[in-house]
Amino acid sequence: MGTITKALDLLNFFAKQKPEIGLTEFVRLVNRDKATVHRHLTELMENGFLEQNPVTRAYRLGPAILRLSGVREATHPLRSVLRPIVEDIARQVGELTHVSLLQGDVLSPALHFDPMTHGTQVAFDESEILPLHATSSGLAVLAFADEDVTRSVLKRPLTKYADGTITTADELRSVLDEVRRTGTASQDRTFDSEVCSQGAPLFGVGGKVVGAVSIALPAVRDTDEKRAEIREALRDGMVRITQQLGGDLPPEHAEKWQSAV
Amino acid sequence: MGTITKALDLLNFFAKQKPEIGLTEFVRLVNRDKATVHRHLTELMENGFLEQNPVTRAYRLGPAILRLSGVREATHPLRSVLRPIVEDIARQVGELTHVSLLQGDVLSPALHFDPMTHGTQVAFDESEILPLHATSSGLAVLAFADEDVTRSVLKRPLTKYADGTITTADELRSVLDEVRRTGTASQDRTFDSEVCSQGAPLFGVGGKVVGAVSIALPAVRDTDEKRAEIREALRDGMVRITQQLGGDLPPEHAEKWQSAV
DNA sequence: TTGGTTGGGTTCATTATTTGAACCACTGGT
DNA sequence: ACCAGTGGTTCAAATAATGAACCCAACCAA
Repeated sequence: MGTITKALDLLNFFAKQKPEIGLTEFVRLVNRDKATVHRHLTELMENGFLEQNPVTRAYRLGPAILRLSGVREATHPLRSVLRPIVEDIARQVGELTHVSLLQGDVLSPALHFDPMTHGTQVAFDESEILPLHATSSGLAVLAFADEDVTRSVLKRPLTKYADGTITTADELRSVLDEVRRTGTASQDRTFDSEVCSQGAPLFGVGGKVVGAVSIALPAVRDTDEKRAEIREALRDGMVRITQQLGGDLPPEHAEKWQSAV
Repeated sequence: MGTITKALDLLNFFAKQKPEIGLTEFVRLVNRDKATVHRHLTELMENGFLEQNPVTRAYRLGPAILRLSGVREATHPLRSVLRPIVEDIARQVGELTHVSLLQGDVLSPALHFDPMTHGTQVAFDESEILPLHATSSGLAVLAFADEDVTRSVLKRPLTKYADGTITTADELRSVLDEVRRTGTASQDRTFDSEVCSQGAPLFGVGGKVVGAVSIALPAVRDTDEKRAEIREALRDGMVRITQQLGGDLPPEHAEKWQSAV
């Protein structure tokens, strides 16, 4: 692990619930020497990626992020292209819908929308990094990802997040086969003990997976009819979003899924 | 310059006009060895800060940025707090208004709004990093910044961007004195040969400058009346934004500016 | 075909940078 | 006065970054 990765990795610990992190807490989180962590933090700060709460001296994300996201959106407007589609899907099925992008061997949320049509909602943290093996988005991506992504996921132990989490390589492989057949992944309390979700892969140019669209709902609302309805919506969304991204469905699967719809 | 800074520095070359940059171009831009640059690029890519155009192999900003800006906005909603104020000011004077934040010895744009009430507009690139000595925002910040910021600006030569650019330390110092007296900085073709602007500092807790709000307009529209009107609007905006940021005007100047308004 | 150019990417000995144990300074609690 | 908890710093030792030279592919013109 290079120095750059070690430093950038620090940024991944920030989330909605954890907007500020102090030096000592960081040291505990990453299990590295205090001096090292401190130097990395100050260097990130000098570059505007972090700033320091002047009173608590804790660190939080800095203004450089704002500028970069401005550039990225201005030149490669993913969010604004995705938003109408995601909102449309979410309203159609009445449940929280979100898009995440593959980033190494992990998923990074890009956009979510909750139509708020029910009394209970799934608490989606748009800032949390999602593991590939324990989320429907992740399974959808993994099923179509390069072999080396699967390998790097299996290299580390499959962390158990909830009762349903897949924890063995064999189990994972059979689930992925199923996903490849149907084109959508479903998940029953594998990440959160009260949430079910289904996901479908999104493809870029040349049919490479770039991420996933997925719909999550409280387990109590996950009936068979609803499930089928969601699968329909996802198949549709997968095609629309992939088109918008300028991507192609992998030809070896495309017709099969078409007919299934 | 540490490895982390060298890598993060690469990200600063992306702008609206330059959304994708290839390896060789990067090497030219930063004047470092190809192998080094390549390693930095791949490490940034592995962390999702860059992604590679699969066909041209050029690099562009990656999805990690999206997630981080999501967290930053969710936990520290600067943009959404700023937006109504900035839009209000912009509509009031009918000219492009923007807020930038101090980041090291340079300004990073955070938000801008153009009311589009005239036939000609200032082309504001929200992705371009602004120098402190050649912009009204920069002068406003510099006038109230710590001594070491001024020192680090003077350490490097004062790059000439247009006819009006301040290029000597003495000239700069006298301008900064003037800014401290009036509370606003004005600029006549110092950054772009057709643009005039005025700026006012923004303060955080303890009266430390955190950035500036500024209004830019084509030089042809820069009459004396307009100028006075803009100064009024900026004084007002400075106070409102500083309050919203939970900051304090530096007491040694506050009353002077109050009376001037 | 050949040779030249420009692009991306890689190798490995040399070198310089990162690292971490121990240290200091401050704050709040007892 | 002491301890435990912060954040932050130092300097010799070890590790990781560096860069000259290299390879490969695509493109172009003779």
